[in-house]
Amino acid sequence: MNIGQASEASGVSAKMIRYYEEIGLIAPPARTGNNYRVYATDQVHVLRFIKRARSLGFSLEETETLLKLWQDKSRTSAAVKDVAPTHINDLERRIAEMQGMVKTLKTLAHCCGGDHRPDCPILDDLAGDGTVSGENQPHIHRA
Amino acid sequence: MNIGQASEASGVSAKMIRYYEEIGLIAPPARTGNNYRVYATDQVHVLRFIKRARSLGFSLEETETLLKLWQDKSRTSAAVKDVAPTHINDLERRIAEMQGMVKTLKTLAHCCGGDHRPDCPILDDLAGDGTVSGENQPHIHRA
DNA sequence: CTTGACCTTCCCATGATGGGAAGGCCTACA
DNA sequence: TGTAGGCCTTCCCATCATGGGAAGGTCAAG
Repeated sequence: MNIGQASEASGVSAKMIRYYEEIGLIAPPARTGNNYRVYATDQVHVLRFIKRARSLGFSLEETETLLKLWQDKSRTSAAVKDVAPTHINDLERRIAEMQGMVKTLKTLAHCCGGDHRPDCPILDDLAGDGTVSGENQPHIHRA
Repeated sequence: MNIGQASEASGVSAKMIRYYEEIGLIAPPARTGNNYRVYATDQVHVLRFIKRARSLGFSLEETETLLKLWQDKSRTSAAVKDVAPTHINDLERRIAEMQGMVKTLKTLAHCCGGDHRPDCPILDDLAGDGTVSGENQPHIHRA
């Protein structure tokens, strides 16, 4: 199976497959005489595993941990379970941050008349000291 | 006021102030004879405006729009109000995505015994076809 | 034999931010 | 006057995950 077919079968772009190989996330595959990468079904499973972990919001680093645990036959499920809460906490923190932003924005948009007066509470708030209701803590990682 | 003081007063790092200048988000300030940037109070207000917009999750591009509206004396508040809902929708979509991830992870972590058996529903789910309850749509921007 | 669809490597871009080097300037203190 | 240190300047590099695209090799169908 060439990289294009592996990409098709796994849903991971060829570009990303090569990148994952480059950073050592996946093993370098065999090559044909013409230097083409050849993938077996096993490798496609690995790629799908990676894709799914990414879709659940795990970083590539976290994904690598999960992948090793998956491939380590002597793994314990406890070790895996430890990874989830950390990630859940991280997600919930970011969700709360964003909900704060939404609340502030809704408040401001609601107050903003939407007419042609040049006074706008949204801009006034952005310019001001930031004590409008619905305030959220900064410390954004630009979610 | 030097860049360090402007940074202190606005909460924007000197590095970022220079960057904002470089990309044209803020105007190049005056320079002293020794080539130091000099900022007036007005510029600090602009920096604080930017900082607050960023803390509400607006991208620099969106922030530029808001900034122009703020500085445009003939602006209408309607024009500003139009910017908020788009951003709110975007935020809410990302929140929903992340909540889906959390739900899936919680379900999986709950099922996972946490003992020493090598069977773990989290890994099994990651490896599988992804039809576990709490499923969310991919299309992640790695929130 | 040509055409087009693959594959290869290599470089560059994104967005927002930080790190750090190399060098200039200024102030305080001995 | 010398020096130490704390600012400032520009310039380059790194992050994270991904995509774009160029230049060139290979292969299969017509």
